[in-house]
Amino acid sequence: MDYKALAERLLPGNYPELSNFEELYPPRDLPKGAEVTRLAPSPTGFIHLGNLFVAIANERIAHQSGGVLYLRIEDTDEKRKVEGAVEAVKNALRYFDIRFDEGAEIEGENKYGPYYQRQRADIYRAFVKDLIARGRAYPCFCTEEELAALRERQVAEKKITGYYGEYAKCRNLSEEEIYANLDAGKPYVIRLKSMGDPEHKLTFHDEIKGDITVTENDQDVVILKSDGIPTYHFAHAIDDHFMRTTLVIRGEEWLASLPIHLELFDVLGFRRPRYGHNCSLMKQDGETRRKLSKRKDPELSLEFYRKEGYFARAVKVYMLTLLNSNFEEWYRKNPDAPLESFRFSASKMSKSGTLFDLDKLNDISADEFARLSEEEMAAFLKEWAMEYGTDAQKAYFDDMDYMKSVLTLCMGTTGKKRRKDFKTASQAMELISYFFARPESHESYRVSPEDRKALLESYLKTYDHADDSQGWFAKLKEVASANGFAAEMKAYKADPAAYKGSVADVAEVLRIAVTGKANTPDLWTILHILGKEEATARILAAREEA
RNA sequence: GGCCUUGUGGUCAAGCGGUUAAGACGGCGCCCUCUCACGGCGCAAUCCCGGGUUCGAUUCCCGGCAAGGUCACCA
Repeated sequence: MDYKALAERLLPGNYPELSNFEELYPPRDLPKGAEVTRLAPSPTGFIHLGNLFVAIANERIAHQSGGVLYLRIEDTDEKRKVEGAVEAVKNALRYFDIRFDEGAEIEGENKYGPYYQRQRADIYRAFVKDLIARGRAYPCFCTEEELAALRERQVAEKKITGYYGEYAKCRNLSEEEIYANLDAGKPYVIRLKSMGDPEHKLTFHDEIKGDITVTENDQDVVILKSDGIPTYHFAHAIDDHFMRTTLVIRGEEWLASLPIHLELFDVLGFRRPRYGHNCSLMKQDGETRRKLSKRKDPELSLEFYRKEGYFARAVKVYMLTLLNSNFEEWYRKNPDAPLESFRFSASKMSKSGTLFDLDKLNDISADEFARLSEEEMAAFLKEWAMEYGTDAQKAYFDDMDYMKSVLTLCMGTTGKKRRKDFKTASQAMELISYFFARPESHESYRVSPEDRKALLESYLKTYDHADDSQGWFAKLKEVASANGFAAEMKAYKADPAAYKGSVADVAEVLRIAVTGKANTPDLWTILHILGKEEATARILAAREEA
């Protein structure tokens, strides 16, 4: 068969010499050991935690080695495209401090572009044409129905499914048959003529999983779809070669198609990159666990975390603790070192699927917030409120001095004793809401309405806003005694039956009256932040209700 | 079903032939205490199972089992 003529018929016209591409995209001039990694999302615009997980690994590996992280858009599937997706991806990642050195919509030199696969069609076709001319790829005219039927037959016969060996009907078409199909205008795809033998097993070194055994590929996979656009597999080989990727960190779901990729690199005469297949982030789903999915877990989208007001650094720290098991210990020892100074290592990445744990994230968030100054906390909350908060919440920031005094109380003293109530911006805003408006509802009291009324009345009689914290509390004890409540906790615990309750109950009545909540930071300080008038008004209102 | 990967407490995990099997989150209890939060101190684990190898196996080998991934003109 005259493969050259066939290639010319299939892909007519002049394509650049293949060696031109090598010159156009020469090996990068980078220091020894520098890694070139990439993120290659399809432009659906939706990113979730799992994507961020891989993104952080790629980012760390590139940047700590003095290498390059670039963004490539895998838009070979027309059906999946979403407007504005690239911007959305970039924004979401920027929030989590993932910076690209080059790539789609990234300012800079970008000499290894274009970074949209659709714009690279000619490069792919030039190589496909060469493959055909060398007899290593061929047109396939099988219809969807034929393929489905083949598959059914293979399943019924318990054979491995797919287009390979004796089942690869179009692989052995005669020259006449091919041209007849072409003349008839039949649509076709281009498939790789695989030379692999699945009986051949080889061990392959994966940067994350270590040595794994893979078999050679024997599937005649589609490399060029009927619309003339390459499939992922083919584009991966071409792009990662010419963009000079050194290390491909990608999801574990790609492991199964690794043999295809290896054969592709070989047949194209490219040196293969190193690979690291990252375990996916899992989610508990009833009895079982499964990897995060765009479809089923919209609540795990990055946008969700921004709306909730998660602190980007906390999410990043959490991801790093999952990514490298020695990170947590390092961070404990080096709390003030920049995260970038942690030596990230692909080989330390977990080999098995990791369950996403919101409790752990929340714990880390609380720690991260506790490290902030009141000013920084206020700034973070304000930024969040301006974008996601209600109008009422936006107004919290009209008086920044007031906000600061609220945060000073709610965050506690600096250092080891710092309070850790805040997990997210939205939750923090809710926690401090009573400083900005009268509580809409009150949590339930342990004390009866009659006693509450009596307690509040005698409190009001003795209340002096000028009292200091200790003086104020001493009076609270007097109020307790006067109403049959124990002034001292020890006395109460020793003989609970002798009292209606304790100072704790008295304090609770006051606390709920003023804040609506049973649990708050120091009450005396709250009273003073609110001011005499407001505090008294709330107590009066509570007495009326009782 | 075939193939690949993984299997240490509820979760994330250290551990690499001899350990009382780290640590963190969560849970529970106690202390501190006007509540909460913080902080402190405790408690909870037949290392998936069965065979080997070995004086000795969580660690090595084999066989099961279980979980996950994947088998597209989707990435």
